[in-house]
Amino acid sequence: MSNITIKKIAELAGVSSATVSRILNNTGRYSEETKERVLEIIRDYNYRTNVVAKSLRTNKSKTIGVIVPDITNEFFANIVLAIENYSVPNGYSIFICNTSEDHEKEKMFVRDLEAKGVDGIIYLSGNKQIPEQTTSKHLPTVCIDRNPGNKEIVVVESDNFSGGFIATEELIQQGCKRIVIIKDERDVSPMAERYRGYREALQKHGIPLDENLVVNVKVDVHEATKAVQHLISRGTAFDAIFACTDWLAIGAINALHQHQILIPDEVKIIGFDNISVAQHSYPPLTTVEQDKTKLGEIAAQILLDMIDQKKPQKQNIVLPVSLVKRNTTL
Amino acid sequence: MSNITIKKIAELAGVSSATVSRILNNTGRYSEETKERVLEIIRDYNYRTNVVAKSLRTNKSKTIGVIVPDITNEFFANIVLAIENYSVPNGYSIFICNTSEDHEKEKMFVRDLEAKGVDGIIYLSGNKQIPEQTTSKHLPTVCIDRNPGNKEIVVVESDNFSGGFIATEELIQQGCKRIVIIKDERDVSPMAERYRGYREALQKHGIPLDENLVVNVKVDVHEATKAVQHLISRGTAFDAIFACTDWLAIGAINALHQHQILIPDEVKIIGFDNISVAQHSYPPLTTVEQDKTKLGEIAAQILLDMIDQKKPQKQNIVLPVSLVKRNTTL
DNA sequence: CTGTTAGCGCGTTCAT
DNA sequence: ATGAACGCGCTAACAG
Repeated sequence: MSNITIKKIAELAGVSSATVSRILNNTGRYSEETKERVLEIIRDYNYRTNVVAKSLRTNKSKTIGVIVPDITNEFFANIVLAIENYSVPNGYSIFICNTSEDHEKEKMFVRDLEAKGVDGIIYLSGNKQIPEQTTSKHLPTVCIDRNPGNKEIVVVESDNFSGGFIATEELIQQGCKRIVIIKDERDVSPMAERYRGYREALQKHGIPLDENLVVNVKVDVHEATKAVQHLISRGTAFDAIFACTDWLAIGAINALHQHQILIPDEVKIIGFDNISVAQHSYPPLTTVEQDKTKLGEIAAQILLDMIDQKKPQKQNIVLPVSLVKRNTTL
Repeated sequence: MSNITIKKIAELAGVSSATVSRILNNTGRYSEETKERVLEIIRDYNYRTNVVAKSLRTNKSKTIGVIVPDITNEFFANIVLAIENYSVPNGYSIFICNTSEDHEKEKMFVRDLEAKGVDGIIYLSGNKQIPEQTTSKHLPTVCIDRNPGNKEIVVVESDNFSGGFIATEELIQQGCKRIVIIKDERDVSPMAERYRGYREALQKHGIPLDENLVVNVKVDVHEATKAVQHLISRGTAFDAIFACTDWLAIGAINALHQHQILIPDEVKIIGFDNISVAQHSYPPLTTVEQDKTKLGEIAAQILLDMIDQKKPQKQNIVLPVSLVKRNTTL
């Protein structure tokens, strides 16, 4: 059953719909007296504003779209949750768009979101850089953990370089010399930065970069397992692994287990993200913590500010990371 | 920049807006000739229909709301993903509403969704039964994994009773006599059913129900850990644990590790859900598999059918479960 | 086959 | 302080 409308409320109160509208929006120009009367009727009839009509009129929908590669990955889910926790109290609803890393889907989603009249879009990392056509020209947009070519888009990300650096240095300080890095085969910005941190740490400690130790995979547990198995059967010697993702680390651990290689005695491992699986793996995984909550919160905050035209948004926010030590390193 | 409108297209093509609308909606009553002409202009000007206006007119938004207790829990995330994968190709967008088990939030979300004009709602299990006021009276609604008091609402769920039964029976067949069950302290229907399965299995095998072995907790890893620690320090003897959730099982495993209790030698464990953490815990967790994908897919399918008034929807769909054996049982 | 007209529910001038 | 009237962009009668 459709809701009661502003016009009917007006009738019932013996005023015009304009007045009711003003009262509803606190836009002044009405007497306290009629306000009371109207509000009472509104309560009595359980009036609720038709947001669709309002959107049509105002061109604002109080709705934002979040584009995410895989909601099933706790890392992304955490960020989405943080976005929600910030946005909902501010009156916004959230469209969730799961791309499964599919480029075409991503484009479709953006078109769809625009058509549905969202006020803004938040992108979570996925395919490489955001192609021009994909990013909306008309809509406020902020990216998380992904550095689009487009220099005009706001980016919120972790300090991936430092993350790669401290992880690698920790391994070195524990006496490792041959440190494998497992990273995304795609050249996406966060991975590139972590890799740069890795190289910088090696260099600082006078360890030459061995190309045999850098392995590129599709980001997936089993791919990591296969990659490490391959490494082992190829006879490549190594005493540590820096996995650019916790899930990649888990995959590596599986391979090591299969070959009865002891962790951390024979090989030490460090992951990235600090999602809960890191805490419950065997052995519990040392990893680089990203502040997922802040990542989402800040992105949402910036986006809403952009929508409200408040701040002249700063460009790149980068959040600090930290090492949480567990049992895959001494 | 706002989009070009149907009216302008009509002008440019020298026809009326009604004709353009008909062409856009394939509703017939126009010549092939004008169709071509109009479509070309539409392409040239990159026209895109204003969904908000359309919604206002048609009272359909091609939008559904999904209410979920914790998107961060892989179990729910999997279901949400399945819902998405079914709905998006059918033209629907999805509002995600994370309640964090908060009853008040849930009510707010429903109000909000109604106001925003969603065409239907899917509930995922959370607080006990859905209170009357919470469930929308006007909107098609389907529940997953949760049996609301309201008998008119469609429910899609796993065969929780069987799940509880086969898990418990497996434990019994492996020689366990004192089987702890860890379950949600709230009396929610899926848990109640699993518990019933547990009791039935015990009874079938002539094992008396020992109230000391049924522990109720808030569903949370650490709560499970504490509960098991408590059990141990209290000196309660047990040789198996049936945890009504994988996360609960992980919590139990942690407690056992702390006390150097060997799994599965001294205590066997079975979880529920089969989320990925079960695969990567130590030891890998035997668990009851729920078909998350199907759960979401079927729910979405039923909901969309309801929206399209197609089928006279069946009431209760219950999906089979299965035991996946890993290393926490022999 | 096509055009005219009339709203969907709301916010907003411009009057008074 | 309040009302009349218009229009956001679209679809759905009804006419022809």
